Amino acid sequence: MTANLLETCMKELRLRGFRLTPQRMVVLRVLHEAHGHLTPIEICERAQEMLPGLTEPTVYRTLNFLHEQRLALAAHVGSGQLVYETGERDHHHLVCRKCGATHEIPHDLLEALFSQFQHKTGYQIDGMHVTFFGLCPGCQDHQ
Amino acid sequence: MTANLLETCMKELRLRGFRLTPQRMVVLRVLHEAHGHLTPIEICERAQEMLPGLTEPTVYRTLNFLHEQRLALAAHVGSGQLVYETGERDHHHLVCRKCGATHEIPHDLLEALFSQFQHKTGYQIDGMHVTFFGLCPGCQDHQ
DNA sequence: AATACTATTGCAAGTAGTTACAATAGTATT
DNA sequence: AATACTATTGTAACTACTTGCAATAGTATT
Ligand SMILES: [Mn+2]
Ligand SMILES: [Mn+2]
Ligand SMILES: [Zn+2]
Ligand SMILES: [Zn+2]
Repeated sequence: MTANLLETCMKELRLRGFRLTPQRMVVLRVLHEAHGHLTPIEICERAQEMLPGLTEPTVYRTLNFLHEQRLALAAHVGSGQLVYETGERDHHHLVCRKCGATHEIPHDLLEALFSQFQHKTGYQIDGMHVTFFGLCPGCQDHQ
Repeated sequence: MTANLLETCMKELRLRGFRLTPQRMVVLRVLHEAHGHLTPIEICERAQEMLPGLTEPTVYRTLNFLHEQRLALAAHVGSGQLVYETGERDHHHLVCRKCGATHEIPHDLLEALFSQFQHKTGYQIDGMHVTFFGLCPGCQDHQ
């Protein structure tokens, strides 16, 4: 299943006329084998184990590239660092400003809202993986 | 008008038990005198003109601090750098992934949507200044 | 299989942002 | 006005991320 999606990504890159380098393949593999968010540094460490000699700038460039190509999601979830993930599950994030609790919200739960939003603005919103900050139910009580 | 809001911010800090240092005052002044978003570096440059000797780490720490205290807004609008602004106008951002066009959307236009969103999730969403990415009407046409 | 084309990489150096810790300076108290 | 308390700052060093450029290596063509 994961292998399948990985293959699809790589085929897609070739289809769009980009080169399929070992560096790109290994970064994609790290993303696809991970569950949840990874920082560039975590990705770098894991990718370098699989492909010794791989350098930091290449990993950063590859992550930017995959994001531009919409084969990876990126998000700011309050840690200061950007985190990456495959686009497997359409979702957004809800982070509590006080206790830091982080929840994933399936996109389809907000589908209707996003449609209205698109309609109001005229934009075709395609940035899944938006992060919203606020107070979780627990932290609302204690003021 | 701007001066007034600035005063209020400073009083608020004292009220919350924080010290009112020249460093903090000058960073607040820069934010309040600016129209629109500023990067930390722009803020640093302007603040250092007003207060020679002010250092970079202090500016970064002050911006984090003001953001935590909710006296400054921060946003990622796609430039890679975090940008700051006063909380004068409640709004969000709509950025076109293709041409980069950036629009401000008044929050009250989305008030109803946000209410529904809060209701669905149980969170009290208070992070104004959310950035949504998508395709602007112009870029949707040309595929 | 060899060649040509050029996208992509690694290297080295640069910029942006953070942190530990000792010195400084706001504020409350006298 | 002087003193004490400690939050906040500057310094120096560090980590995170980016960029210019020459070398490398995918891909298409022969
Ligand atoms: Mn996610
Ligand atoms: Mn703004
Ligand atoms: Zn909470
Ligand atoms: Zn556009």
